[in-house]
Amino acid sequence: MGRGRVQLKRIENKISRQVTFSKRRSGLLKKAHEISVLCDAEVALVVFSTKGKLFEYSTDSSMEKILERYDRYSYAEKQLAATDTATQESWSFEYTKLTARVEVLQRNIRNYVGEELDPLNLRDLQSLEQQLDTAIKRIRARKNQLLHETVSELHKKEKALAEQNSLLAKKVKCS
Amino acid sequence: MGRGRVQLKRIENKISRQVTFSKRRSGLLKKAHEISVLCDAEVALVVFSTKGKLFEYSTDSSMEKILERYDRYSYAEKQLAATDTATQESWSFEYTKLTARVEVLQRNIRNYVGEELDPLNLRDLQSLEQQLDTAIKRIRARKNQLLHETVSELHKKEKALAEQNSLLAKKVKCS
DNA sequence: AACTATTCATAAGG
DNA sequence: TCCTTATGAATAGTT
Repeated sequence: MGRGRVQLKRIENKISRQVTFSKRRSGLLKKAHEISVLCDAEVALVVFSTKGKLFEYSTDSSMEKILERYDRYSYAEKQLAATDTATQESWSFEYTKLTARVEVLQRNIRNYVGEELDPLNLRDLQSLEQQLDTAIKRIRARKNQLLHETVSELHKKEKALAEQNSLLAKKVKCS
Repeated sequence: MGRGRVQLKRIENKISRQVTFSKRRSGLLKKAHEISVLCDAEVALVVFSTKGKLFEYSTDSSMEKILERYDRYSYAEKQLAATDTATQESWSFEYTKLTARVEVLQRNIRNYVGEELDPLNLRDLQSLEQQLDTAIKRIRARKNQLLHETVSELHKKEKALAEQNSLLAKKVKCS
């Protein structure tokens, strides 16, 4: 099938072999499925690529039955250990990065509250001081703003209450 | 393939089903063999007819070996999946915690440099101001200390150099 | 990963 | 089951 006839022998070109494997593998699995459906047959198909990757097809659970008598050891553990460490490595890398970040942030904060200043040089201290100076100015401004808001709100309330008062006083007089 | 398209469902006519089974079975075995030779793959194929008759194909490394290999592989995968999800869960939990921590620290820092003050109430602002006030005092103290140290060091160096100078001057006179 | 020319598999019929 | 044949599928080689 395809352009030119195929010799039934190992394809030497690695790439071609890989491509052909991929194509034929899907064809094979498809046909295995088809015969099982069309003809009501039980099919178990196992394919290992050259590299050792597994592909499989099976109807129902017949595969299990056939395989149950074989030992479940050795190799499994190796595979397990290998892949497990691989995935964990990437995780622990991310984790370590985050941990480092946390440490940096904590150190910054300690500096911002005036602790652990000894390792800093004059230049660092200067910039830190300036930063905190700005911060304090902003904080004071915000405080003032808040205070003013509170005060004017109280004034409003006072006024409202006073008006209510005079209203009530009038009513009392009239009654 | 053949005259007319084929529906992927059980062939109800028993004879047709049998005929089709026979034809497709040989086709499947052939293809299994081809992929194993062409692509250097290990293949194990087991087919049971409706009546329970067995047909099989396997690469020369023998059915047993291949199935054994399969067994190891799938076992490993299962184990892997199990432990992987377990460890990943605890990992991702830790990761999430750390991420939250980073956010908190960053928010703190922004407050320390006078940003995002709006959500804070008067009490918070007051304490923040106090903290920064203390921090600035410490920073200035440290700055002064550093300056004094630098100055006294320079004085020492100056003195040392002056002494050396006079010593040299004497030597020049004597010679 | 698509495309296409070609070979192959096989459904239907005998 | 085997042969034949028309036709749809699979796929080798190419881009």
